[in-house]
Formats: sequence, structure tokens, C-alpha cells
Amino acid sequence: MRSSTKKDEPGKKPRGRPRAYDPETALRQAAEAFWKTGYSGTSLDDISAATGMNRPSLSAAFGDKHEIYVKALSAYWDFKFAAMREALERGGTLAETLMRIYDATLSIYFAGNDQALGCFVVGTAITEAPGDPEIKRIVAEGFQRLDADFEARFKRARAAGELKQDADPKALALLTTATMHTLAVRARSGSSQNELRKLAQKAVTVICG
Amino acid sequence: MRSSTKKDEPGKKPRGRPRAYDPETALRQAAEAFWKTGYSGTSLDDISAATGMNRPSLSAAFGDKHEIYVKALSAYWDFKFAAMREALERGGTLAETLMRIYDATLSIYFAGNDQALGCFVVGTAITEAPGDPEIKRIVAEGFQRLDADFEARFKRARAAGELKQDADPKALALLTTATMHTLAVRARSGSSQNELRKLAQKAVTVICG
DNA sequence: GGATTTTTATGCGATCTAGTACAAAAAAAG
DNA sequence: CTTTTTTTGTACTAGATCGCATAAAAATCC
Repeated sequence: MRSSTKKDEPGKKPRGRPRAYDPETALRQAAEAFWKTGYSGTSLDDISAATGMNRPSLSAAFGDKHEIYVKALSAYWDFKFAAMREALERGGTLAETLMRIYDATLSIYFAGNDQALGCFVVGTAITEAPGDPEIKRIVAEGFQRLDADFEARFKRARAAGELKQDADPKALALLTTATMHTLAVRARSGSSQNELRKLAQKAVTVICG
Repeated sequence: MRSSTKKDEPGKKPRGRPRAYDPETALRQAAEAFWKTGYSGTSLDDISAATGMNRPSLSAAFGDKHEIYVKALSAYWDFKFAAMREALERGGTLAETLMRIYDATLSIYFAGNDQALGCFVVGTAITEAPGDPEIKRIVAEGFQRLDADFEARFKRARAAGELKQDADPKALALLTTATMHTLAVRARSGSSQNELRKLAQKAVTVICG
């Protein structure tokens, strides 16, 4: 609840005992714990162990379990869309751009050292969505933005003559998102990164005509 | 552990007190509970309430929580593939067949009265997969079979001249599965059945050329 | 009707879980 | 050096959760 998210000016040191942990790092570690075992499957003790913070500190910094999760979920979307934007804005042909997006996506889905965890949203938030309006809303808004970003790119491509004039940007955008969803699901159920890269390549080939 | 899954001959009545509940019905009710709140989010008390069975009866009939879930998951795949097979074998053009499959799929994903729950596998098993080898295996095998069934259908379509000769059956199959995955994910995060039907229609149009 | 078999029903005990109260610790301010 | 402020660390309570032990119930076999 404090305004500690905004980085205090480095000169002014705050009044009391200094925090032992960096909030951003801790939130990322908490997210990793949720990412592995899902919302319901992760206890506050697990998060406490993952962050090195004890329960009261967690509570003071991020609120209760649900608040921690929602913050982690929002941070994940921010991170994902930042990666998307970067891949989108680096230019190149349509197929190159799409493939760059999928490569960036896969490097997130396979980020862990050992076990691939896929997409945080698809792998953990989807399960909770039906019984949790807030999670459901955040998830749905992210997917809508994904569709919209892709559709805009396909419209530009069609205008630039990269696609046939009778191509349906909306339809192609939905298939592009669908491909991302299947990558998310398959990564978490054991497919290899190489296999999924080939899958993405095939999808891009079909989508780009 | 008993051989009670095989329907005993109707003439021979078993020896002791008769079961108060039909095992198949109970397993379906247990699956519905898992479907709503996921594996970790569903307690044995929840399942007990959903089935009307008390805990020891559940234990005797299906084993512990993990065994109940695995049985429910396998039963779901059976059910899903039965619906698939029926939609595949009813003939018609490629586009008609695919659309029939998606309609059957959506009627499963939106089966509940109130809240859409999407796909049991994508909505609940995916979350557990990384930490549960058995669930992971069952999930992966189902997806592989899905891909294979679609690929076979596309090969037939190409041979029958329903597709261009340079079409890639494997690539189209992956996109068809991807579309199913996106339906699963979106249904659980609040999209309407009508909206998803339109999505499926657009996907089919692109996939069938 | 009594013995045997199988299922149901109640309830117990050990563990996990979430949230919080309270005191100790670490820093700046005066 | 003392006071004030904020965070940390320990510990506690209340409730959930799981698995099982034990007794009651309902059927067949003799």
C-alpha cells in the first residue's frame, strides 16, 4: 500500500530499517513459484521460500496471496508485451517478424533451466479464471490486445502488398494468436523447444500464404 | 483395485451391501468438480459433495485424489475422441467436417449451465503437467493423437483433390489443433460461444485455402 | 435366522495453510 | 545517546485437508 513502488530519490534515504530484499526481484521470484505449480498449488510458504522473505514481509510488501498473484500476472503481461513490441518494431518481412515474435515467445516459455513452464497466463491463470473475475478480466484483456496487435500488423502487411488483397487480417491474427496458444500448451506438456520452433515455422508459412 | 469397472453380469448379484452410487456417474461428477477449480483447487471434500459419496467410499472406488484425477482425465480424452471420431466419420467436405468438429468441441467447452469451463485438459491438466509426469504423459499423448488424426484427414483431402497438391498436411493439422487450443483457452477466459464459433469459421476458411 | 461379505457413515489425528500479533533489529532524526 | 520509524523474525490461532480406523448398515449364502 505504500508508494514504495515508485523508486524513491536515491539521495533521500527512508526513515526506518531498510528492506532486506528488492521488491521487483521478490515479485519475480514469487511469479516463478506460481509459474511452476499454479495459483492453488503454491502456498505462501512456497513463496516465502522462493523469495527469502517471511510471511509478514510478503504481506506488507504485496498484500495477501491473491494480490501477489495478480501483481505477478500483470507484470508478466507487461514483460510479454514488451518483448512483443521489440520484436514487432525491428522491421523485416512479415514472416521474419512473426518468426521473431515466436522465437522471443519460446525463449520465455523455455526460460527455466530444467523444466519448460510455457506461458504464465495459459499455464496458471486459465485454471483460475472461471472462479475469479479479476484474473479472468486481466487474461481476457491481454488476449484482446494480442489479437489487436497482430491484426494491425496484418493490415499494414496487406496495405504494403505483403499479403494478397483478399486476405482477412482478423482471421490471420486469430490464427497467429492460436499458434501462440498451442506453443504455450505444448511447451508445458513436454514438447521440445526445437520441435515447437518447427511448428511455429510451419504456421508462419501457412499464415503468410 | 477391484474389477468392478467391468460391468458384472446382470444375473449375478454381488455378495455384500450394494453400492449407493453408480461409479461412472460419480466419476463424471468428480470430473466436473475438477473442471471448475482445477486439480489443486479442488479438495476431496469438494469431490465428496459433488458425488454425494463420503471420503472412504471415494477412496475405495477410485483411490486417492491423484488417482481420481487421472481417471477423470483419461475418461475425458475418451469422451473427446469419441466426439471427434463421430464428427470425422459423418462425411461431407473438408470444411464441413472441420466445422462439425469445432461445433462438437464448443458444445463440450460450453457444456455447463452457467460458466464456460473450456477444455478439461487445457484448463486443468496443463497446470499440473510440469510437476506430474503421469499427467504430462497423458496430456502429450492426447495432443499427439489429435495432430495425427487431423493430419490423416488432411492427407485424404489432398489425395481427393480437396486441397492443393502443394498443401502441407502436417502444417494444416498443427493449425487445426492450435485453433482448438485457442478455443479452449478463450472459452475459459470469458469469450462467448458465438464469438468462438465465428473464430473457428475464420480459421477453417484460412486452413482450407 | 445367523454368518459372511461388502459398502456406507462417523469421526479422529497429523499435517498444511493463511493471516496476524508481538517483540527484536536496524536505520535516520533530534 | 535517546527517540522515532520501519522492517524483520518468531510464534500463534483458526481453519482446511488428507488419509485412515472403526463401527453401523445392507445385502447374499448357508
